Amino acid sequence: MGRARRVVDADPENAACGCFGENGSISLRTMAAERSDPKTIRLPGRLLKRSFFEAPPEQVAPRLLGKLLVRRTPAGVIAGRIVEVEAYLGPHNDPPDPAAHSHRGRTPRNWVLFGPAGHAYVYSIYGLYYCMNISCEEEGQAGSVLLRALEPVMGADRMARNRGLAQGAAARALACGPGCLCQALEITRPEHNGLDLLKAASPLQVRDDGFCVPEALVTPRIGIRHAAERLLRFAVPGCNCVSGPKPGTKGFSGARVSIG
DNA sequence: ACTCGGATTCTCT
DNA sequence: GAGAATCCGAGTA
Repeated sequence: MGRARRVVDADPENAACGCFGENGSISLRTMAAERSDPKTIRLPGRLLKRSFFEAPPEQVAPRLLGKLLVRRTPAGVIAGRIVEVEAYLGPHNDPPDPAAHSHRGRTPRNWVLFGPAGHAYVYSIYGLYYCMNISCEEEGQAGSVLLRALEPVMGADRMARNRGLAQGAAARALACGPGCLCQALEITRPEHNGLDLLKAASPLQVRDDGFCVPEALVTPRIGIRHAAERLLRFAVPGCNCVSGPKPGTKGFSGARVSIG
């Protein structure tokens, strides 16, 4: 992969608006804090407010692009910038969303989706991987956003190790896809399902460092059977850490929209 | 109790 | 592009 990656300052005051280099990379510079004591470490940016997530998932999803998913562990911090998401609509919507885990109502598996906004819904898939959603809307309404891909920001070496890849593996191989993302950040259902992502003490947080993504690529969702035609997948245009078909290639359908 | 299939990923052709 | 790996929740009986 190219080495001329664009560097963006982590400080919200100095954060630039989202522009992507030729290789589609938006990596932050690796911070010295990455290797410090996790108890005294300063995490990048600030926690998002609950109100950010108290909205319909099709609105939250595009706004989530460019935000940071931060994983604190005793061994250090792993973080990535969210570059691809999908919205899943709660059963109160008309028309309903048959692809959503919540579409048949509350169950022992999906109860987090019906709880307050800003919490992690982690489920296992194919007996092999985990996928992570963030709950949206007010308590009782089950909209959510699936995190599909991150661009590595901190702890890329650790992410590579978690993924069984060599040190220095391509950035796009680390967290490109919902299963890969959880593997890279050591996110599991037993440990993280139901966690509040908006608490400073949480091992899993969503933060905003001021990085702004002005436009999103809107496409059909990937890998689902029902309601596959609905345009509820959102990605950062030009970012090569995004999964799925690329614009201009066979199999791509979608459009650019500005994020409000 | 039993069956079915999945918001995936990797490997091989 | 196809097929395998592999578990558990959900639906049906």
